[in-house]
Amino acid sequence: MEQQRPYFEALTRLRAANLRPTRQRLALSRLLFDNGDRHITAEVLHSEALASNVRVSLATVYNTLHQFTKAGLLREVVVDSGRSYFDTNTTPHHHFFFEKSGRLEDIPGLSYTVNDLPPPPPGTLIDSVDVVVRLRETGN
Amino acid sequence: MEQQRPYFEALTRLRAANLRPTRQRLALSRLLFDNGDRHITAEVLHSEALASNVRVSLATVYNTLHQFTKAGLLREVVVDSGRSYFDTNTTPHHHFFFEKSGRLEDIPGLSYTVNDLPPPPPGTLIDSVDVVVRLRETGN
DNA sequence: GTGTTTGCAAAGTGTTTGCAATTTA
DNA sequence: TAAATTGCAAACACTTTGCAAACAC
Repeated sequence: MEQQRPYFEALTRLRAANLRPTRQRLALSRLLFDNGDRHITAEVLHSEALASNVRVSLATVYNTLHQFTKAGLLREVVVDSGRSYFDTNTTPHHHFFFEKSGRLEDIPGLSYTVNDLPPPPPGTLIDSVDVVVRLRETGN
Repeated sequence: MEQQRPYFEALTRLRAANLRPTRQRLALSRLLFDNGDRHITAEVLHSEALASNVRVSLATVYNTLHQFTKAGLLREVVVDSGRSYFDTNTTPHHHFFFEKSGRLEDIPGLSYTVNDLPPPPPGTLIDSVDVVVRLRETGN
């Protein structure tokens, strides 16, 4: 029989975010959150949905990713002009970006602070400090 | 009479990069490098060129920015999925990004290192460590 | 039933490309 | 004059939008 816990978790997540638990949102929620930390683009999530027989349009995938981001369930990571990545890990952390393959992953461990950061300019507040380590894949 | 030094500097820069000093490249080079550090998008540079009566197509602006980047005269900074920024300061440094206005500027001072960065995964080399401090403009 | 959500197709944005005409060396 | 560069217009990739039909409560 099918696992029930993940379904209820997805349901709870959506209710907490004040989003109606539609078939599409439940399915996308499970694809995103049932399997640990993920870094995913809209196109890839859409493909995964279709591959698991979830009928959902690309427009809905985009809408859902933005709704989840606004609700604090996802964090958008900018590493590539032209594509948006969404990260299921919303706690502060940094990223490795594999330039050739376009893969994005968390930097493990506590590699975390930036030294000597000056105060933000007057009239501004820091929204986030984004650290991306760009990697060249040498294949050896 | 017109300043001659900047013209010769632009000429030298292009020759050093093995790029023919065409009217367009000379003009764009001067717009980019004659006035200190700049962070600029293709569209903005194109507008500036037209505003100073330099006839150049947007396609050529894109080509030129990429050629300059490949030659090491510019550095591309990714802060916005959807637009590319080019930085005339190619030395390692970090950025403030003003999210509302889309302005990008260097973080002054020596605010430079990231603590405890782990080694890159096997089969990869670090290309760059990009630090972007995203700012919300509060207006007070 | 009422308001929300979805899917489609069209439109939008920033960028790249193919190729003939122009320019540089 | 041979090779590099330019400009145009079309093509592109990704994302957003408008609106009628479908769905959740």
